[in-house]
Amino acid sequence: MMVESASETIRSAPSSQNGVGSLSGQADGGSGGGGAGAASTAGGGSGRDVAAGADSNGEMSPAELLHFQQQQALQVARQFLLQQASGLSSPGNNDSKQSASALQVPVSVAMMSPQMLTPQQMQQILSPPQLQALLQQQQALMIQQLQEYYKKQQEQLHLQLLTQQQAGKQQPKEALGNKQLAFQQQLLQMQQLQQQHLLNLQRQGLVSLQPNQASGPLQSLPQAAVCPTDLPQLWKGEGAPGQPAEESVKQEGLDLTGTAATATSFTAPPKVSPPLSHHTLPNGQPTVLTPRRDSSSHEETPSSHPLYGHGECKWPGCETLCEDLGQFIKHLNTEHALDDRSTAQCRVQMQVVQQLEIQLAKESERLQAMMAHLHMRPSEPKPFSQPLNPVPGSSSFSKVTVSAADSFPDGLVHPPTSAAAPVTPLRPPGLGSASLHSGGPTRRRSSSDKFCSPISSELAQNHEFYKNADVRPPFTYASLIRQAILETPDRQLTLNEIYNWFTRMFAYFRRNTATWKNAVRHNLSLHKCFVRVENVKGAVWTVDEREYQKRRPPKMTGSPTLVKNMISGLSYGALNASYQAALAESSFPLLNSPGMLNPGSTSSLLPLSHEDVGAPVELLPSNGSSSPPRLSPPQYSHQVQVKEEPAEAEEDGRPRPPLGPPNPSTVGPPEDRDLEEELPTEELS
DNA sequence: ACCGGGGTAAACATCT
DNA sequence: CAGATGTTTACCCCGG
Repeated sequence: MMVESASETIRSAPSSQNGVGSLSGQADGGSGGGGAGAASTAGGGSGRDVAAGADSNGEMSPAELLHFQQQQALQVARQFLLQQASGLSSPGNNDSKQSASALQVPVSVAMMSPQMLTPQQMQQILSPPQLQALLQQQQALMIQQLQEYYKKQQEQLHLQLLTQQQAGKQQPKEALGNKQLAFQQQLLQMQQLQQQHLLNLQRQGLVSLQPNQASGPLQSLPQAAVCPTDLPQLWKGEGAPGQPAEESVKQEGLDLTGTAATATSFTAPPKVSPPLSHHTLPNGQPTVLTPRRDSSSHEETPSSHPLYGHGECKWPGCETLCEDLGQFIKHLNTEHALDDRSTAQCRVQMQVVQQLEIQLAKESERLQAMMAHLHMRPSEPKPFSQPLNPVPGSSSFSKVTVSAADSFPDGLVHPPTSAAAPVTPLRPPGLGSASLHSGGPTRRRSSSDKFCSPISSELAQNHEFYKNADVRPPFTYASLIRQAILETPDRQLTLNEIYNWFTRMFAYFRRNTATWKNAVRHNLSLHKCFVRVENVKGAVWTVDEREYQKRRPPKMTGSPTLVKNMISGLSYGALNASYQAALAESSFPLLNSPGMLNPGSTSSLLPLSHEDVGAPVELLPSNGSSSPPRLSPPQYSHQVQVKEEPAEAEEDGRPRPPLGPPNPSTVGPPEDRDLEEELPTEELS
């Protein structure tokens, strides 16, 4: 106890580094700083750790490498998104946001995690005109950012391509040809993607893109709302004092446009701005006029090379220090030559881009929905109650969207399709549909912890994403553990198996093992919902659904308003999930993803989502009073014993105590009944 | 300001 | 004895 004082410092550090689940938590970004090391290796923060790991290993399997790259890329991406938020919200930075200043916080908040701000709250905070402005701002920003990002990615790819071409001279031509081709295809793909996205936006009325303005759709955007100066902020993180740089813009002469004639537009000078790696620089160029520049601005290096900055190689996962550009080039040619690895890395990068793009689309969609809900937007009352379920993968998603729309009292509907429709096709099968939805659920992260997160559904949807991205899942340890346990046929796992599940399902948990394992154990012991059962082969952990349910409600039960908010706002994801599950249970394309396939998982997943969602909702009516959550027995016992073998059967439901351990859950058979009954129906249907 | 939930750290006890 | 597994306590942070 007292000892604490000493460890205090240590403790504080980790907390920041954890970047924890909620977006808000991560916002602090690199902070970890000093103490980062405290807990364990890797900090959550910078890619440093990752890189370090890679370096030290010298030889890693391709898979690992890929993983590293991906992690890094994702981190970067994440940072990018976060920066958006911080940039917007940071009071210090903006100046030019005329009246906007007041809006900034809300904007960022809304963008990053809508759940943090319920529609009601928004309404309270903002006046209609403000909302309007907000909307515009956001749209403009999103678009700009999206484009910027695209551009960067293109540059990067292009650059790599060029570099490799160079290097390639020394290599066999045949191989080279193919690879280049692959690269080009990637480029093209990306361009198409962005084009598509722009089209979507356009369709949504977000962008008034004119054919000719290709060079700068950005300009055509509602710039009014957004000042050029905003951009720099977006890109610069904490901001260091400006750096000169950016002159070199376009030096490379990459002409993405050339290749991408079709696409969009980014004629613009390809400036240099590689991956938005760690906090970038800030160059405070107030004068900057074009968004583009801004982006470039954040990359300081004068001599610049998109992949070179801060004296180090910016190739994903590399970070090798290079004295000067020359050395860097050399390094680039040697270390990042055209080979499978590089190609794979590029691919990863592509995915990152896609993810971001999706995320962006989702956010904008959500915004629209929010606006629509608030009547802020005249929105086209297109009756789109008709579920479009063309694509298997998207079907579930579309349903979600639809239901969301439906849920809006006013009946206003937003163009949900925007994101979903167009993007979907592009996505890679496996990852695609799944991550696609990520947008929805993902956002919910912060809230998901609080309210019952439809973890199963979200997990199902983003399974691939979490599996490969070093992103902390937005679920609590308890919910994850439960998920892990419920996913198994017999609903029980040993500690070690739980660990394995974590590492298998989440890239994030492949690091800092000591930390999260401790957390897992801590949670297992702490929560009554986890019951330890002695087994032949040792002890296994099971979940007591009743107990689990008990602990969630509290939050919801609280105030009616809260609940309401949830429904209107949150329902977006949560409720939808339930609808989705209910409606499309049978078809859960998402489950196709490799990882989730086991029979058990499927069964549990559906139910779970129900439950997660269901619990809260139901509570509303049932227990108006706040306190005892337990009063309201969650009807959905999702997990329900999916057919377990009688022998051990006890799992969750009632008969849990197989081997003798006392089952705390003795609570009541009657309840169990409910649970059971519900389940079967669902499943069977 | 208070409270509760979640995360992390760490000490300690047991078991293997 | 070391390491894995459990339990418990303390503290921090965040949001209501």
